[in-house]
Amino acid sequence: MAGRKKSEPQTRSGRVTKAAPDVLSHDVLMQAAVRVDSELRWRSQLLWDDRAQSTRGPKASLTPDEVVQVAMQLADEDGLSAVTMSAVSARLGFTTMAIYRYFPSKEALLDAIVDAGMGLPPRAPTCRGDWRSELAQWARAKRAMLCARPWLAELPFVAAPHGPNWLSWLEAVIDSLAGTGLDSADMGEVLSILDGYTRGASDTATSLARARARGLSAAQWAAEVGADLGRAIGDPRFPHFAALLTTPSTKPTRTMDESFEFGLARVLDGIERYVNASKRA
Amino acid sequence: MAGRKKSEPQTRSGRVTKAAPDVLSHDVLMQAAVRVDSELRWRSQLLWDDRAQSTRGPKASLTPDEVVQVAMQLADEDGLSAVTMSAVSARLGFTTMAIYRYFPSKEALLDAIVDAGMGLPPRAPTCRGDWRSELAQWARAKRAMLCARPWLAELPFVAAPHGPNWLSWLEAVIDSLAGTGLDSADMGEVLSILDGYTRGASDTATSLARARARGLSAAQWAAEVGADLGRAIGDPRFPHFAALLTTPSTKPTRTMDESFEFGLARVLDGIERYVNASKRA
DNA sequence: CGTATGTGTGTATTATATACACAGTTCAGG
DNA sequence: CCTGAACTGTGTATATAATACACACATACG
Repeated sequence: MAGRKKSEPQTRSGRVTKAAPDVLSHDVLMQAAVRVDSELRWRSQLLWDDRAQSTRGPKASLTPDEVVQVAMQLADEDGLSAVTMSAVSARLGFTTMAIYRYFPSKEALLDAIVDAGMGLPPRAPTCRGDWRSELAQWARAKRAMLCARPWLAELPFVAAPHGPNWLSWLEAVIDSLAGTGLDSADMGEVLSILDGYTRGASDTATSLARARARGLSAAQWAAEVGADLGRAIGDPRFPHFAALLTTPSTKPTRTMDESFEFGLARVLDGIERYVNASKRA
Repeated sequence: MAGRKKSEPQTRSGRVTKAAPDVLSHDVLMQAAVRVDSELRWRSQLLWDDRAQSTRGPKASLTPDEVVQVAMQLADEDGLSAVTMSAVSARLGFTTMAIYRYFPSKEALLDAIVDAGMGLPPRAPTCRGDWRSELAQWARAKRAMLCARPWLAELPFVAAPHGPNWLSWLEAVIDSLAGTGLDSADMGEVLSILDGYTRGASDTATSLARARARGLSAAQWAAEVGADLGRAIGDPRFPHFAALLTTPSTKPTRTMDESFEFGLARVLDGIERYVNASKRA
């Protein structure tokens, strides 16, 4: 996040990087996944290695995990912006620089708390249901997780390095997806639809949490968002939107949870239709 | 983004803020929209006011818009992190503090470039199609916009203050949505499904852009993401995921654009089913 | 004309990340 | 047992931002 932009597109390993197109197919991605594993060490290394420390020197007073726990605690309490190297170290009773013995940079620490924050998906119950209800449960669980840790969505890193917990969530959907009998490529697509919907649908909660981190109450947040939307009313540029705001619904109001369920049902409907069509083919 | 957390939940206007539940219904939100408009001045004010400046003093050398343009230019070139108050002012040929005459804080400036960056949705063609193809076009346009300006998704502010351009995008969908004959509440839901999918589906592009900003080529990015995913292979915790990665698809590979279309079709299928059911009822 | 109202500048402060050198620790091996 | 390599936490220094504040100057209204 800090300053480390433009290091000239240098090719690691000397090979010439042929200008790849900006839009890559999933296929290219997956091949890279299979192939590149042995290249240099990346930032995400930390997430996977149980760095077997040599038995030399003084034993460390902390473990990476303790650091992560404290950092997460700070994020939970006061939002992502409360996670500073000095805040973390202070709470641990060490100097700022001590943290750097465990994580080479703040970014690496953030990567770690992202993965830790996601936790593991709820255990697949021994009794398996149909794929549809399993996917629905997964989506609910993921939403619950995101709502509980809204700072997860706060960082742009969400799409970056994937740790074991992250993969566990993927593993869980794919497991359920097996019941659909879809082709592997299609599974990938379905996964991204469902995950996309789930994350998108958690945005409101995230927005609220962000406002909360700014010191606003829920009511104030509603007022703020409302004020923005409210400007549409009377503005000739937004007739339909204004109408939407002012027209009372004929139906009973949905809670946010109900809204999520509604959308989820639509999304799954769409998927189901494709699954059925595939089976027939 | 900087430090302005915990200002004790003070009630503005003196009224007591009754502890509202964290989960608000869309309805509550909309009522707030209608009501609160006349409260105090918010950050988003800037996005709406053509602050009629008093004719006193020296005339300003710049306009807020010029500042926004330059800031956006910087973001386009080198990512969001390149947008610093000093970079913006330098490019304009002024001192850092000069910017503060136009925007009270960096945050306000970012709000402004978000709205500016979104631009207006493509004009609705005079000839209207069916709602489904109109929604699809909207989604494509939005995705194109997000891919062109990946830094938009980089900031947590994306869900925050909504300016005129933002509302214009909403207006456009809702206009198309009219063709469905849905209830206003349902329209809101459908909107959020579609928008959620679109934004989620643009994430990969965003991720790439972010890596690019870090100085990575597309190939390096694929390698990095690939390396993360590749760890699943052979790891006993992720059997299904590993299988997904290694199993070649029986179908011709989809490009990312095709993937988007595929997902979009599923989502619209789900919506369509509901629309049809509603009509029948 | 003079003063309230604005404008851009310069300088100082604060928060953060992080580089670097150091002093103390501990164990492996002679 | 002793020595030094490998490692630990600390202290200090630097760089980058954001932004508060006071100032010198500009301008048009009264």
